[in-house]
Amino acid sequence: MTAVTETERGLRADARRNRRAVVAAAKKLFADQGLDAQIPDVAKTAKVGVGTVYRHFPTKDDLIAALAAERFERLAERAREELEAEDPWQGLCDFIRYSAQIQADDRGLCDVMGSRPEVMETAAESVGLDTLCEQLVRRAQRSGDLRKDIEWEEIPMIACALGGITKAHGPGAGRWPRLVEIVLDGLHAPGGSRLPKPSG
Amino acid sequence: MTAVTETERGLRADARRNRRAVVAAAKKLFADQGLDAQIPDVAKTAKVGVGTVYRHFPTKDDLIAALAAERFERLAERAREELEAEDPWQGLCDFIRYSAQIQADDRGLCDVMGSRPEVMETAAESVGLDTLCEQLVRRAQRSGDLRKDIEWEEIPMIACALGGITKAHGPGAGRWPRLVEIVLDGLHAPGGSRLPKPSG
DNA sequence: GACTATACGGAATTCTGATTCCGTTTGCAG
DNA sequence: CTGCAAACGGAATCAGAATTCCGTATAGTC
Repeated sequence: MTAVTETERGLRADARRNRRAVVAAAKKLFADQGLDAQIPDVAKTAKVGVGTVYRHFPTKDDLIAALAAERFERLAERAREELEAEDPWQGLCDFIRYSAQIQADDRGLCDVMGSRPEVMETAAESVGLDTLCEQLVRRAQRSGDLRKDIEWEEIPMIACALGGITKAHGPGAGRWPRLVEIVLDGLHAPGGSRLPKPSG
Repeated sequence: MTAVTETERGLRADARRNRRAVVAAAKKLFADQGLDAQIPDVAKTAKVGVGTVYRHFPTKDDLIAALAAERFERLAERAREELEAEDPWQGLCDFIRYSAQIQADDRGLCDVMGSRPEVMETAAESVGLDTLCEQLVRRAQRSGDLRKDIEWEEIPMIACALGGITKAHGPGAGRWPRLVEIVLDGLHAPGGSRLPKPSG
């Protein structure tokens, strides 16, 4: 179990152990504090020196990208599962709900989605998320439940926007699942309003 | 025209002129680059020394808060207008569209809405935006067009989330007005799905 | 057990951007 | 005109984080 991954192959045993500790610490800190969690804190949490963090991830952005890649793999995995769902519309909804949920659980991911388009696009592309979204959309439209005037590019946008909602403070905190359902209602056929043309 | 505002009263003529130049420069730079536009750049754009910027706004946050306050005044103004609209539902929709639009035009405002809850809440409170949202919601619900299971607190959340959409990059750029309409459809009565309970 | 390539820790350095300071200039009251 | 409080400009300073460096420690091999 916990198979030795590609990048771990050939590392000395202690290096492998430390790398995992760093990743675990970074996951926790970025999830809690967002992308401006500090590397020295990651090191401290991992019970490791800063140098060790930098040996495995030459820059903070590399670390961020590595964590993002992992999240996106899970997301793509989920998309594939939902493509198998008996009800195509529910499959799409659950995919969108899931993308909101993982952001609610991870402020760092929200930050990536909201203000690091490059990181996000790289990660999304490498796992083929775009194609998966396209298929989810097509399938849900064929079944008649998803309004026809939606284009697949709008699904990732919605997913990103939902990240912003999940970090709401003040009187709105805790209401984000309601907003997700509102958006899903807006996506359900028949669309109430003619959508404006893209671009602008 | 351009009446002397409260805070300008009693300033020397050159100080008044400079303050206005600083505000104008800051507006432009923050709108273009978001909140991490730099103070020295603001000074340069305003053709003024950094010291002058700091004399009027002791910290960068003070400057940000001042600009935010102005935007929120306009927003509140707009809310008041829409409370007079013949069609309460259209009034609410236009208010939401407007809040998306001003964010699309100003990255700094998006940043405030998305990651500066304190600034936003202060600004919103001082212009009474919460009450205005409450009234817009009540009116639209009485007219039967806004679904009954929405609570007013959800309007500001939606407004914030739309800010995130407007800065979409990649294949989604330029599509934000479409997403606004989708959300509005989701808000229109009758709501398709039972919304989950708040909190969580 | 000894040897050496790998790794390690963490103080020191570097970078970036906000903020301070102070000698000089200028509006305006008398 | 003068006098001087109010403003100015912008080099210098500070602060917060990322990143480098190097002397020390240790897995893994013979």
